[in-house]
Amino acid sequence: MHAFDILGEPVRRRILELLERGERPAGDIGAIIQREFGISQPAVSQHLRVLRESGFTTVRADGTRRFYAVRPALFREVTDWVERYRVHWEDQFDALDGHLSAVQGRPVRSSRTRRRTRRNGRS
Amino acid sequence: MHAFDILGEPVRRRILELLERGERPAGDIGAIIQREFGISQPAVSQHLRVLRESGFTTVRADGTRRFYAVRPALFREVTDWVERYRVHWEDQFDALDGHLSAVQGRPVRSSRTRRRTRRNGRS
DNA sequence: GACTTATATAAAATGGAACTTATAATAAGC
DNA sequence: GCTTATTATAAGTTCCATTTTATATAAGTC
Repeated sequence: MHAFDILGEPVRRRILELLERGERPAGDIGAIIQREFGISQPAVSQHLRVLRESGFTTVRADGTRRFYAVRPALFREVTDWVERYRVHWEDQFDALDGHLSAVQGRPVRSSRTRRRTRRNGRS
Repeated sequence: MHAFDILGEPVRRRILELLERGERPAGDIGAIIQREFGISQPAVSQHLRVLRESGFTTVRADGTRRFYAVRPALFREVTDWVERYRVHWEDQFDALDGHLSAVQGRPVRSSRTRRRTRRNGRS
């Protein structure tokens, strides 16, 4: 599975967000995801499996608990791909911005538009 | 559709790669994609539609030709998301690298591993 | 105006990921 | 040892994006 296929899934992206600050037991993740997306425990467990098997996360066992944590390595594939375009297209974007501000006299991209579209469940 | 859903598709990623150097007519794109992925012309055309309607590309008509070009704006959503993690996790990664090189006496991450897994067609 | 080229749209088929229900596995608590 | 808690796996179903086949549109060519 390509890295993008892993991230091209709202639930999995959310799980990775939850792990941003550090490791968490599967139960914690499950509770949050189930509440937010309205899916069952096995469903979450299966997403965790995908993340685990694809190498996006590691797992540490402690008793019956499984602590999941992000493994940054695989993100390289994504960041590299994106970075290639960012550098390339940023120029065009800035050029367009410059053009617009020159024409309209407004400031150059003071704040970026961050849109976080969270769809509920199924894609 | 979230930006990641657009990029979470090998054909569409490839199309965007083909547009990296500048605009191209739908036919050119179609020929290459059909050869590489073994899918039909309408299939390609529908991917182009997704890219068009999601705002990832623009189209310019010239006769019967349709010239597609990348529109960088939407990439912000992806780069922002990724960037957040990159900055955060790069530290951990570098720390690990530093540790390893300290232990083994090898240079610190001289070249990044770029793996480009291209699967053929269906996921 | 018939013919070809270039591209898109419609409708139906298909394939597979993601979900559910049910159950197993494993450890901890009593 | 039985029960409870935590998590994973199995099997079956559903859903929807992707694909195909078929056709439409629209512009060049002769």
